[in-house]
Formats: sequence, C-alpha cells, structure tokens
Amino acid sequence: MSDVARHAGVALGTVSNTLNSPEKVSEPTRRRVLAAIAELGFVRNDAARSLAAGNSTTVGLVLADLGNSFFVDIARGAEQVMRRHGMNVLIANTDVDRDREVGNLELFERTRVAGILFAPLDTPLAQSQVLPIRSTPTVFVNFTATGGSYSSVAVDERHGGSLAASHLLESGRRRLLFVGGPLMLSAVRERYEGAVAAAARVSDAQLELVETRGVNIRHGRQAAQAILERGAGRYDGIVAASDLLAIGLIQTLADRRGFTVPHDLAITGYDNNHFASENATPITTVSQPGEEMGRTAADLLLEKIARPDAPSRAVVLEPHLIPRRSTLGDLWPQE
Amino acid sequence: MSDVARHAGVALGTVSNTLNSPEKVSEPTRRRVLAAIAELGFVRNDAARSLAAGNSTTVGLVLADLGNSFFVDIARGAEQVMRRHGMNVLIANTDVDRDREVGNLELFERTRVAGILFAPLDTPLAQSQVLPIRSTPTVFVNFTATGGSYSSVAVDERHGGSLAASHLLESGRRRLLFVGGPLMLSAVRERYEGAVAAAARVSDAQLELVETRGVNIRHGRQAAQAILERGAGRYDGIVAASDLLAIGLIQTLADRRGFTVPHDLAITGYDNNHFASENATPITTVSQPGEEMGRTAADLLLEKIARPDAPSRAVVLEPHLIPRRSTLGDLWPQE
DNA sequence: GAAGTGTTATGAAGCGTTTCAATAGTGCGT
DNA sequence: ACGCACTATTGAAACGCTTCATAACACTTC
Repeated sequence: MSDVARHAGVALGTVSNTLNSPEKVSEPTRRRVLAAIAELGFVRNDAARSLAAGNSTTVGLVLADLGNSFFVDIARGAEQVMRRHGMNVLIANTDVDRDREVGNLELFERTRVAGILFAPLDTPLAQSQVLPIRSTPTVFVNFTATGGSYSSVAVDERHGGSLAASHLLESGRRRLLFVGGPLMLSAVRERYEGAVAAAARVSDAQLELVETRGVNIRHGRQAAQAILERGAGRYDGIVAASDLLAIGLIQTLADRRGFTVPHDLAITGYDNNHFASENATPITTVSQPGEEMGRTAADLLLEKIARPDAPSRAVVLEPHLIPRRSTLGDLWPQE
Repeated sequence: MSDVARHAGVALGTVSNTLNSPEKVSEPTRRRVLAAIAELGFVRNDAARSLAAGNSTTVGLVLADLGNSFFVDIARGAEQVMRRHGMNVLIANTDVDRDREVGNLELFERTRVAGILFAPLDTPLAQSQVLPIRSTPTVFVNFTATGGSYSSVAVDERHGGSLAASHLLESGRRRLLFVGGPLMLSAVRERYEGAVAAAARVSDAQLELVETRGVNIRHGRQAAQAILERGAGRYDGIVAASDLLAIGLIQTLADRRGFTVPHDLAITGYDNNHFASENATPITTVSQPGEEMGRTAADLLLEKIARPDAPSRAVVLEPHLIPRRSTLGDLWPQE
C-alpha cells in the first residue's frame, strides 16, 4: 500500500481512504491513486485489514453434508442474504465427522470471521449444544438451540409427519405404515410422532412402523422386502421418512411386484429432494424450506453480529406438503 | 496473547513458541502457558498470524455448482489431500455466475490464502483463461489450462464418448444416436466427437445426433419426444451426454412407450451420477473420477505453493466405463 | 485583514501475531 | 575457578492495514 502511495505521490492514509471512504478524497487524487493501484497490480491484504479494523466481512458456514441437497439449499439461501449485505460466505464441509466439525468451527473462530452458521446433522456434538466457540456470533441451522447463547432455525418435523399422514387419511386411506429410521435420529422420530398423532385423530385409522437403518434408496428397497413379508396388501398408504426411501419402495413394490401407486398403495416422501419430482412417478413430499432456512439463519446471524448482547431467538419454520402423483394418481394435474 | 504471557509469567515470544515450536520450550513452562491459555479461553488470531508469518494454512476452492455431485466429489478429494498436509479447504460457491466467480477469486486472493483451486463450468471466464489473480498459486480443475501460469486437471471427454459408443458397438448395436447439448459446451461436444470417432471405426455403424438444450432429466424427456417423431425403431443404441438425460429418455421411451431397455434400445449415460446406479434400471455410465481429480488438483497446488516457479503441469485423467443393466440387461450380475 | 468554516491530506499509533538477535542460565571438563 | 557449549527465555522489530487527531489550504464573512 505504501508502494501505491509513493507511486501516486500521496500519503498512506489517502490510499486507504480511496479504498474505504472515497467520498473523503478529491476526484483528481482518487484517480491518481486508482491508476497507481492498477499499474502496480495492488491487491489489498484482507488479513491486515481485518486485523487493523477489528472486523471481518466474511461469515463461515459449517455444513454436515454437501452431498445432501437440503444443505446446499441452506447454503444458497444464506449466501443470498449475506451477499446483499456485502458479506461473503465461506463453506466448510464436515462429512458428518465430529473431529472435522470441531476443526472447522475452530478454524473459523481463529480466522475471526464475523459470524458462524452451523448446520449439523443430528450428531452428539450438535446435541450437546456445547460448541468450541468462545465469542464468535453463532447460529444453529436445522437444529434448535436450547441454551441462551445461540440463535437457531429449525423446521417443525412433527408437523411435517402429521401433514403427510393427514394427506393420506384425507384421501381415504386408513391402513398406514411409517417407514424410516433409525428412530434414534430426532428428525425421523419426530416425523413418526407427527404421523402417529395424525392417525390418532381419525378413529378407524391405524399406523404401523417399519424401522430402517437409514433413509437412502437402498434402505427403501430393504424395507419393501420387509413389507412384502408382512403382506403388502395389509396397507393402503405409506409415509416414508425421506424421498429416497419412497423411491426405493416404489422401485420394488410397484416396478417389480406390480402394486400400483397410488391405487393400491399411496406413498409420501419427505425432503422435496430434487429427484422426487423427477422420478418416473413424481412423489408427493413434505418440503423443508431449505433456502428459507438459510435466509432466516443469515438474518439471525446479522442481528447477532450487530447486537451481540441481544437475546437469542429460536425460529421454527413450517414445512409444507407438495402433492404429486404418488398419492394423487391421475388427479395430479401437472406435466 | 500478551494477556496469556502475563498470566503465565512469561514473555510474549514464549507463548508464541509454545504454540508453534513446542520443542523450544521446557516442559514446565509449556504447561504453565497452556494452563493460562485454557483459563483465559485464548484463541489465536489467524489474521494476525498469517500477516506476521506471511503464509496461510488454508486454500480456497471456487466451485461452479454445489448442486452437482461431480463438484462435491472434487471438493471431497481435495479436502482429503489438504487435510493430510495440515491445510484447510474453504469452499465458495458461484452458481455458474460470472460475477460471483470473479468475486470469489478476488476474495480468496485478498484473504491471502495459500492457493486457489478453480473448478468452473465451461463458461466464458474459464475459456478466457484470464483470471483476476495476481500471484496466488492457482490450479484449474475440470478445465485444461493452456497458458503457462496455471496447472490443471481435466478429464479426457473425447475418450469418454468413445468408450460409451464402443461399448454399444461391441454388443452388436449399429444404429446409434447421440443425445446431448448444447454442443457449444466443450465437454458435450468432445463426448460427441469421441462417439463419432468410435462409430467411424466400425464399417457398418451409423451415428445420428439429437441436440438438446441441456443435460437434465427434463431435456431427456424432450429428446425422447423428438426421437419418437423420428421413429424410435430406427435406433438400437443411445449415447446420452449425461445420466440425467439417460434417465429422462428411459422414463419416456421405456416406462411410457414400452420400448424395452436394453433389448430394443441400449442406453449409456455419463457422469456416474449417484442416481444413475439407483435408478430402477441402473444405467451404464462413463465415470468421471471426481475425487481423483480433486486429489490430483490438490497435489498440483501443493507443488505450486512449494515451488511457485516450477513449470505448470496439465494432467488429463481417463474416464472409465461402468456397465450396468441399461446396456447389459439380465447379463448384469449385480444387485 | 482577521477570524471562521469547510474540505483534503497527512502520518503516527495500534491491531495481534511471528521471528530472531541477544541474553540468561546450566552443567561440564579442565 | 574458568571458559565453553547448550538450552530456555526475552523483547523489539516487522507484517500491511485502519483510524484519527492534526495540519494545510482555500473560501467566506464581517
């Protein structure tokens, strides 16, 4: 920077002002400085800048799983808001590894980012709610913070489960099955509880459970086998804990065993995975508002950055149902 | 840090040594310092550190599209290598927006990261090969750098197209169709050229082209309509420029129109998308070695960081074919 | 012509580290 | 008792910027 100053024949502070408060610098001076910058190929050192200024213009986003489009949506939403406020979002991926979660949080705190967005899966670290964070403003995404120090944005999983089951019940289904697992995961458990509650509200409805070891297509196929053993004819509606699970179920039950969806068996998924709508049988799903969560989290973080001592807030967003062919059949208008 | 020094009754430099060169500090002193650090909750300021030390321990990864699992694989591979070398990878997403590409590259250079990995799509900025980067070591991923200043890792697209077409030809197919587009994209064009070359090597083979506007499921369905208009019976094998395209084709041609895959029509995809193998009809695909590209790119970058003046290298990796049911039918052993 | 009022420009202090020459301390051989 | 060779510690300079009190200057106004 002092090279630039010398080159332009001005003082160091003037170069700084040209960059940060152009209105303080007269037109001709500014031009000389900018010319010198261009000529020398000067690039301001942000490390020095944030050291001197004591603030940063970037926020860190610690994500559980980049392979999951839900998290990518969160990232996108957060970025939208932050960019509008002139801030940058840097993403660190953890692949659901606890050490890397801790490592990345520490990294961001050492770097003195303005704030941290933490979007974990339902892991011990997240549940403990004790992060290795000293003083950087932090917001939980996809997980409700119970303590006082973090704000959070989460989604009402129970309501989501209820939405899916109610949708099936409203179309006259009574012999329901919930497929998902492991129930150890709070998100899955709450979706199940929501479905149970919805079924309980209808007198002649019943709801059974097939617990799976995960929520991928493979687990859906395995669950389908289990269902066939129990006798698939016993059911007329399935609430799956994820879209992938639903796809797996349909592949085995419909494509191979000839059950028609939704006539014999109506199926709902969960997540509004990009592939759920593109499936051969588009899948009715419960949509988690990923982008909105990202935007909301960003807003909460900006708030915390601006007023660190203001009380934390825990926002809960409502999921909504997107009906498609896997429950509506030919009544589904689109495509 | 001076607080810590005072608290532990040592000099500033000793605290720094404790953190950076523990072997220079005696056991008891080190313990006192560490105790003071823990007690005060001290977190070293990395901005100041990298300012003083003149180096950084993080590298930036500028990604075109987080929604694309190929790029996520690249990120994962790069991370593996960097972590092993004690470096961190921070990701910036651009959503294929030129301004954000430029902005993120500049951001990383201002931050004085140790190096930059740039994984663009086939956009003007990438094609121009002129990045807004002054002196940060940079490696192109998924795009061959022709100039001298950047190393690069790319994949031999032409060979990939050839692999797919040859596979069909070897199974006796002769009336081939290439589906993909727009051909303006160099990756698609080269895949097509590879397929053309493979067909030319077999005397009685023919290859026609259906150009699409993109490579998603939707475009696959649209292409299927076009094919039906031409008369789908005219072809016995399709090389699709992406797995999603192949899925779309199958949905329309097989699921709705009753053509059997692969009996009537053998179809290959491209990308080894995670969904290609999970599709109801698992799709034969050409696999781009995403993780390996990430790892290789990381190696190249480390090399450039260590010896900035060493000549750049352009690595080209070979894709490979993964045969599945969409071409092998019941011969396909797995599942 | 003096005093007052803006507008620009200046340069030194400080941000929190690393680094390194200098110093202090210790044990050893003679 | 002395010098030597180590090891452990110290503290000041430097990294590249922002900030801010101060100065310089050009106009007005009375």
